[in-house]
Amino acid sequence: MSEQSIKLTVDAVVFGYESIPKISVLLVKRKYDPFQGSWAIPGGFVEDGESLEDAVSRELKEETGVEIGYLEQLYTFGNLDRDPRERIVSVAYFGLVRPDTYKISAASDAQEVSWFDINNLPKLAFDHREILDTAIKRLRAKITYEPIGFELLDERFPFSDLENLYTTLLGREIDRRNFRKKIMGFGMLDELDQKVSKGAGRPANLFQFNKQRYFQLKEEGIVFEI
Amino acid sequence: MSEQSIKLTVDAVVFGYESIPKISVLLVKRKYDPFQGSWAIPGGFVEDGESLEDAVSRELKEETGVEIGYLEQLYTFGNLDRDPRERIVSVAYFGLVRPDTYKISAASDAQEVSWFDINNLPKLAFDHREILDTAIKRLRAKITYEPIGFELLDERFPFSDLENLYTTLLGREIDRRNFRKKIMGFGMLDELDQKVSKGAGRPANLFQFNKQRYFQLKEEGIVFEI
DNA sequence: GCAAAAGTGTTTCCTCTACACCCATGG
DNA sequence: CCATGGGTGTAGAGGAAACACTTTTGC
Repeated sequence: MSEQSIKLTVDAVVFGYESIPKISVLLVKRKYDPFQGSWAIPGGFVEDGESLEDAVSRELKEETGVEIGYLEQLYTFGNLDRDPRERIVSVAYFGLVRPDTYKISAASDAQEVSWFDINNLPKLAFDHREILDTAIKRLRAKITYEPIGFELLDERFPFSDLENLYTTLLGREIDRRNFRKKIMGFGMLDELDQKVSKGAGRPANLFQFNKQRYFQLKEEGIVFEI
Repeated sequence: MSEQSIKLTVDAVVFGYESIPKISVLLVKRKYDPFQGSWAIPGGFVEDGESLEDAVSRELKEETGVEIGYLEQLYTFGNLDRDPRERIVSVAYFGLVRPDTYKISAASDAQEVSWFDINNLPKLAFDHREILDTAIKRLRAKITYEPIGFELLDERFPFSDLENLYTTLLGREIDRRNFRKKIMGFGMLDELDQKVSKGAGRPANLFQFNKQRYFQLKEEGIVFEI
């Protein structure tokens, strides 16, 4: 059991959604070497007295100003050569934020912060492209069996937002009627007595995800599945 | 960016299957403090110059003599108080071995090695119970959407072995005819011209998982699903 | 009144499920 | 010949997929 000199970092792949529609990811431009000036996933060293989750939240807040809504562990990357200087193992997380949390501001080790469309990414530092690809794969898979899509929408949203989100993420057309039937069939969306107009066309009713009801249904054995 | 004194370990939850039938997990009895004499998941410190996967394989070999067939990363456990002495973050893996790899032998930091039925576990050291529970959950979930069950069976096996494995893992009866229809429908099992007799009853035909064919089918978009 | 988006039911198809009897061998 | 486990087909139900027109608003 010799002395170890492996360092531990956390990184956070944070996704957002705009009804352009596009899925975007939060990146920071590195202020220091290595990869100075490159875009990278926000993250940093874990401090001795903090949990991994605390470290992720802290780094995110420090570097981007974003406070995360949904966060889960993604994968741990530990290749020998992933950092050119020294041995660094990184625990990557993946997070989702609502559009109204889009107040980003660079600070700390970051020179600049920005959202990038996941279909139009810059070259990334370290093995961050691999991390990001892993996260995208996970996101695409996960929205089909857990209702995490709502974490990307406003608290109250027109049904078409949800539909567009799924169309964008799954990369294929969805039958509007069947989709609505299926989602409403789960009984975890509350239809509100509010309408919203998007400029043109008939105003849409607003919906709200009822998380409590979802957990209740889950206990009863109902399985979310798209 | 202050100096870190977090240590990194890897742990391996290794499952086996006997046609008793039961699912068993490989545990070691600890030779040293803390938790001396307690049963624990095999694992240990990652060395500076080795990858996480290499570390797991090495530790497993050293402590139990087992060479792993299937291995995947499970989750990284980083709670502040998971080790009473110091801050240790552990990357847990989960592995499957075939019955014929059941030659276990204690060595290194282990006093003793043994297989335990997952329904009859001893008290475990550290947070290993939590790690094990996470692994069991993953195993149960994963056999329903990826053909990893074969990694627990002999290279050639009678169909009833597969059926029993699924019955045991899913904890419910399976219709024999429907199950066979579904599995054979995927076209990734080769039926051999060999029969095996289990003492009583009609001898069973042997089958073999065709991994190459599976990857081919996967590329074509066929989805394994039980 | 027209352009734009929202809302809504029915039929068809196919997959999942339920279900029971004969077969091959060992003792 | 009997006990034991292996092997097989079909019918009915239920969920998934296909499909188009009406409604409400802004301009």
